[in-house]
Amino acid sequence: MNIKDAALHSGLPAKTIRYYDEIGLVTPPRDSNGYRAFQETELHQLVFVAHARALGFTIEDCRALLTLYKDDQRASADVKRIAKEHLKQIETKISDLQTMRDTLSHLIDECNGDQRPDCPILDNFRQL
Amino acid sequence: MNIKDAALHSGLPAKTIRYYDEIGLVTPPRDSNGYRAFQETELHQLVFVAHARALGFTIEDCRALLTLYKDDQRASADVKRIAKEHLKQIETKISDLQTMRDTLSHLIDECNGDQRPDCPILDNFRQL
DNA sequence: TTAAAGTATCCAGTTACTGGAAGGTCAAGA
DNA sequence: TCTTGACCTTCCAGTAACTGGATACTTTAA
Repeated sequence: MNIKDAALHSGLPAKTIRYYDEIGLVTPPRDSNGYRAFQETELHQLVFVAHARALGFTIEDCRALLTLYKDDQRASADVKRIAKEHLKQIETKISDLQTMRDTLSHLIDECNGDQRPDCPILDNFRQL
Repeated sequence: MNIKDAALHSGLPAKTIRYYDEIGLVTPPRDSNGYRAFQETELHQLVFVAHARALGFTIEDCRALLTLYKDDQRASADVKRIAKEHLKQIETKISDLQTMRDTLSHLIDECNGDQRPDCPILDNFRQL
């Protein structure tokens, strides 16, 4: 299967799949013409990575998860550890963004948004 | 005032301040020795940018806001528009992260996290 | 046969810094 | 006066994860 079909199958752009090959994340064998020849194995791996990336795992997380995925002897504890670590980071990000949202939302409410120059948003940014 | 004191004053790393100078965001005049000589104006601008960045505004947003900040004739409507646009993006990010968190959190709960290989997290990633 | 579609590699750009190297400047102490 | 150490400068490279574009080769269908 060529790259375009692998892209359709996994939902990833062909460019991204080439990139994953380049960094050694998912490395399909090649045909004699140099084209990437995706097998079931690589298709599964691409879908796997696509899902993990959609959940915000980094490429290096994906690499580790993929190693566990391929390992029949893995301990689910190892997977869970990585996932929990990532969950913690997601929760930190959410909380940071919520703080930003609350502050900004408050400032926006205070601003008249008319033709006059007075603006509590700028006033707030100005403060030392 | 030299860069180190400007850094202390604004809470930004000296490296970052040099970077802001390089991209033309905050451009202090120079002393005869080539050192950046920060005036009140640039100090205010650095603080302003630091606050805007802390709220997640991009550098280009900061550039636009800084232009409005310097403009006595600005309309607060322009500031409010940029801020609302940014707020929308923050809210989208929060919502995306919350979806991730819920999914991941659910998967983690389902995983035993023991020495056995069975793992609902991997199973989920595997599905086509 | 030829034109279009698909594939390949390689290079550069994105965002907002950050680290490090090489070298000039300044202030204080011996 | 000399030197040492703390500053300061610029420039180059690297980060994360792609993405766009140029150029060139291969395959497929009309």
